[in-house]
Amino acid sequence: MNKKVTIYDIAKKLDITAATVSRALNNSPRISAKTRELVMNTAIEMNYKQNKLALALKSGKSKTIGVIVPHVNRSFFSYVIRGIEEELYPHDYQVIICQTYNEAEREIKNINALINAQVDGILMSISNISNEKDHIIYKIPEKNIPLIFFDKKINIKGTSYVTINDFKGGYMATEHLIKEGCTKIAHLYGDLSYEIYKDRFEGYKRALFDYGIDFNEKYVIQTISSTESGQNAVEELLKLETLPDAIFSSSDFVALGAIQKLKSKGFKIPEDVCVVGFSNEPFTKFMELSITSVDQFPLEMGKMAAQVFLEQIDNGEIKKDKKVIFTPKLHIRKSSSKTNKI
Amino acid sequence: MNKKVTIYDIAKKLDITAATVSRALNNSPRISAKTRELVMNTAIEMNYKQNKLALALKSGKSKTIGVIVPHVNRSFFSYVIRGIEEELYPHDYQVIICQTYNEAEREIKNINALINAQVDGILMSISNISNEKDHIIYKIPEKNIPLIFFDKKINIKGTSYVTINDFKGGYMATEHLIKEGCTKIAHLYGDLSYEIYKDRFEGYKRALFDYGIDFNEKYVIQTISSTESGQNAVEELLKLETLPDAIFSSSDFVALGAIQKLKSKGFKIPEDVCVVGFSNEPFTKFMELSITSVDQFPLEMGKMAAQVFLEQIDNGEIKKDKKVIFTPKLHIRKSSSKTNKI
DNA sequence: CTGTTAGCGCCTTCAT
DNA sequence: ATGAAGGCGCTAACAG
Repeated sequence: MNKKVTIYDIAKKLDITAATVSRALNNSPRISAKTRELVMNTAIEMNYKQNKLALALKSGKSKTIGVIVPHVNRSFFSYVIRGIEEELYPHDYQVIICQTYNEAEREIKNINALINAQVDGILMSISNISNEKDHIIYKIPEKNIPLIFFDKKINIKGTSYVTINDFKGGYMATEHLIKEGCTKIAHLYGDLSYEIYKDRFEGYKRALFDYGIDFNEKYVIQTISSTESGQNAVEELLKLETLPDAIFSSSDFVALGAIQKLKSKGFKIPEDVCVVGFSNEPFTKFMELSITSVDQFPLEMGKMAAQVFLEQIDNGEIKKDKKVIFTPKLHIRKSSSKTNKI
Repeated sequence: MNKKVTIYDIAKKLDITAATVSRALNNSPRISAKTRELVMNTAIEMNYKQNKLALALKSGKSKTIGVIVPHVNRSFFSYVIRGIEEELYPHDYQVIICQTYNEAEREIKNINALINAQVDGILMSISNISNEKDHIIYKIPEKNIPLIFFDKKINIKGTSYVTINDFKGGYMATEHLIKEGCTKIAHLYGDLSYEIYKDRFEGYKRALFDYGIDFNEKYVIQTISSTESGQNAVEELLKLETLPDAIFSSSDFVALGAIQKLKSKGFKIPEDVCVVGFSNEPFTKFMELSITSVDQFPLEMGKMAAQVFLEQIDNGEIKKDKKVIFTPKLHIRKSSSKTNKI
């Protein structure tokens, strides 16, 4: 029954006081080299571990941050998490990862759990927009806990965000399709209450406009980020009299589903239909028919989000509401390359 | 400057004592219904949140468990995590997820961080076997923290594990290839200091033996779980005089890499070479050339690991060293179906 | 350089 | 039914 070793145990053994032990362990200057060494050695010997809980309670800083994402099992999010960890690693922060599975209730529970756990900050891609103005999320900045959004965000005073320029991403994707000779370009978009999807949609429309192509309402279909949704969307498109010759999807998974369905119906890609996705998930590259996609630089996004957090922790009150916007990059692959061989 | 609300703040406002507030909040029976309601309401009103750190410090239970995996971005692990979360969700446990990225140093740091964070238990797939007998991992059971392995494990007294029968998995995969008519079956294995890879290898050998096929040393190659490694392994195999007509890989990623390389060299799959992977990663199913693979039931594995943890927390001392072994399932797909059309 | 004291927020006896 | 007091493990202020 190995009871936990505390600084009192060390103190007793050495016949000194706990404060001295604490000072020795924390490299305080006000202590003799001899005592320090003695303490250090017995600490190791007794297998002492600092109790972070006590420290956190005392200091009010838990040295822990919470990250909330829909799924960790999504390349985009896992890279963001990796970026966050990389950046926070040297600063000795612990990262608690929470998954919402896109369920509103879980998101609320996660936020509550993180607040209760006294995290020093919350970094999140929001899964569920709520209209209630007394939603728990508004309590985060009120409690003076740094809140930094990445990817899917909402605008709350006192919070920051790190995103890519989604408008530009949508524009680039669409422009590329136009340059490949496509004129009947469908767009499979996500929930437009999220700015990322709205912006991608706007970029799409703007590109059409700039190149003198009429916007066709029948060519745009709402989806959720899954292959099934992409398959269903294509089913819808196939009911039209004039079929589209290209599809720009706001999600790689939807793009994949679309491709699967198109192929199963005997369409050739990219000859009959060009397809472009969004996020640059690894599978887009590894597929036999590689998929053109827009890179969001998730690793950099995560690192930047962590940096913003660190800044805010430092500055106390000053300089909240920081906005960082990366420029996306289009990776052109087989699924949309009619003209050039890839 | 919203300071944190404590039970003392509530107490002061209501002109009662903190102990009473605590009792009210915790549904103690020794309190009047009126006071309870009063406290409850003002708690909500003042936006009180229980400080779990203080609670944890007091009780010695953090209501937090740590999960350590190589990567969260691996379908297998993310499903295990999901299973763990599902199971622990109703019990109000917080899950801290740590990634080792297969680096020994990170693994040690993670374990230390979790111990310091006073987690009530650690569930892990071990990434790095150490020979040092004073490795931090041995300190976990010594400190009486439940330690439950899943997937990659090592045998330490006082710990439990949940795995599949890897021997059987290897056997099933190999037997299937034999029944497809393959006789020159290569095996791409992982680090044999892990039992999972050793067992899969043994299963492979046993199946060969049972069907009267000689084991050929030249047909087995060590790999690490990545597509590159699979490509390299195939490069090696192609140098042989007699090429194998089938490959059983201990990893889906290696299998994928192998397939990529084989195709690029003009081989037809499954006609020229049958390929079987391990883990049943989603991509094995979604690929155009779907890959036969062995399912490890990660969701169930996670749930079971969590259950074992809960049991151990309950029982205090009794009944450690619990072993749970699932039976794997082979999903036969195109990459190995010469005889039947899939 | 080291000891003493107090307090972080909470719960839990022991009284009343 | 409620109040008072102590302690979980640690550090920081104040003494000496």
